[in-house]
Amino acid sequence: MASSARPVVSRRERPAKPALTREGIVTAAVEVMQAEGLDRVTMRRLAEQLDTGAASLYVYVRNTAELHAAMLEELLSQVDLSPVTAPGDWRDRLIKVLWSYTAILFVRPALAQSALVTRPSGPAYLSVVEGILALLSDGGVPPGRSAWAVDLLLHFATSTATEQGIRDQAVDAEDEQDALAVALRGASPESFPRIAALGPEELLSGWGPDRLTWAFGVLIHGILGTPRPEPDTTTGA
Amino acid sequence: MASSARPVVSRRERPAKPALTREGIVTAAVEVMQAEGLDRVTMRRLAEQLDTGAASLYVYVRNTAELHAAMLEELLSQVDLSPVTAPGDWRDRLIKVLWSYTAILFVRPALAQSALVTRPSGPAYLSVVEGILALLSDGGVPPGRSAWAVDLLLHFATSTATEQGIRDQAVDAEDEQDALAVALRGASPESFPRIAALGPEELLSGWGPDRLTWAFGVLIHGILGTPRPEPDTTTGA
DNA sequence: ACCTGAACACCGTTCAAGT
DNA sequence: ACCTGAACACCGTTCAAGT
Repeated sequence: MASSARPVVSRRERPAKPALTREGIVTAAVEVMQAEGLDRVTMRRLAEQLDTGAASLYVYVRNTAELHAAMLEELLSQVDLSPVTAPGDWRDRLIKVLWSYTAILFVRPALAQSALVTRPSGPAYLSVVEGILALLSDGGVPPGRSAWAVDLLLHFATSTATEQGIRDQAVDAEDEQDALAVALRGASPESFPRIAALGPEELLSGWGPDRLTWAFGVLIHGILGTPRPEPDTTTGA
Repeated sequence: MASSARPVVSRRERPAKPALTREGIVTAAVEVMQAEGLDRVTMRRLAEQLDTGAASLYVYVRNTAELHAAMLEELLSQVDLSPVTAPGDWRDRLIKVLWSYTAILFVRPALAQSALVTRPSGPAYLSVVEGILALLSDGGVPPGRSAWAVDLLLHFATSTATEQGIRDQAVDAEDEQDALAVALRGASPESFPRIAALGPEELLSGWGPDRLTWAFGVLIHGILGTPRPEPDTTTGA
């Protein structure tokens, strides 16, 4: 009963090894990260996923750091920039954008960590920068100050995601929290009067949403009230 | 002419392998870092330095993360806390302490990075926290807000050291700066009007001392002007 | 031009066995 | 209790050789 027609589909069972491309590599890398964490996104593991050898990846990616940067750029396209053009108070809209950015990194803390070191420079990142500049302009922040401010805001958001996220998923997260809590509780009122007075409850009190929103508020208020130091001349270099 | 007295000093030439202690391990680790960078502070490299096997270190140190934390704690004892009790404007004194803290991490950026993940909890760190709480109190910041503020300030200082320091010494530092500069310069005025208007000069303008001092000023101003959100009740949990 | 296997020079951590 | 060698299960990156 073997029908005469040879199956049109490829000889192999697997959906035909797709050609290697930079884009395909980055996509696979994001998938592996999603499934197994950034720790597992190694050249070797990724090559295995793509059914090739690790050396082959070096045709498309210079090194591991560059791979991480490319992954981040892909994720940054998901930042919700709609508040930039929405109506309403510019501060609230700015906080919304910052929250969207932070939330994306929050669940990929290891990637946030790499963003701290290898600064992204793709179009998705530039769009976020542009959006924040627009919001600061809405708030009347002078352009020169905005240039510094956008960096400050994104840097803070990135590093917070790194810190919080990794701590949440660290193997000894509990141990470390305990270590700090024990240290704080054991702080003698003689040596550390203020720490003792506040107690661990206050000092460890949730880095929850309230606290991050407060921190964004601090930054925005501070930016509004702190001019850049005067340059020697008013004309640019 | 061989004198009859056998030399009193030990049989071996080397100054007698010192007994392994936690303290000795951490000291050696700091030395290796100073000389070869944190990347080289591995269990194996460190064991070699101490003339033993890597497995032996695990008697004194739980894992690599704990080792890094111990190294950081040792360095934090060098933070200059004298401005805490000096005369003068509390803001200036606070900025001095923050600068001292940042400067120490600045030249050991990889360690700063680990501090972002594994929060220190030794006495040296607690002293820094206590000092900053005292300064904030001098400035009239309410205690509850100070508890959040000290975290915000130290977090920012730590992450800035991470970012700047590593960028300075990264292998492709120039490449990355170039990448961002090229991206910024290439930003079309249609898609990215504000980036194009500012230009790369403004956006990349020095993360020098001026800028960090400005950022500290932003934080302090913001902290003074941003109350913590009201808890449901005024009494603690 | 792209892809590969094999090699080089490393890692952290565990564990049974010694002292 | 402390220390060790050896093993396990990995890494990133390079390079000569193939197609």
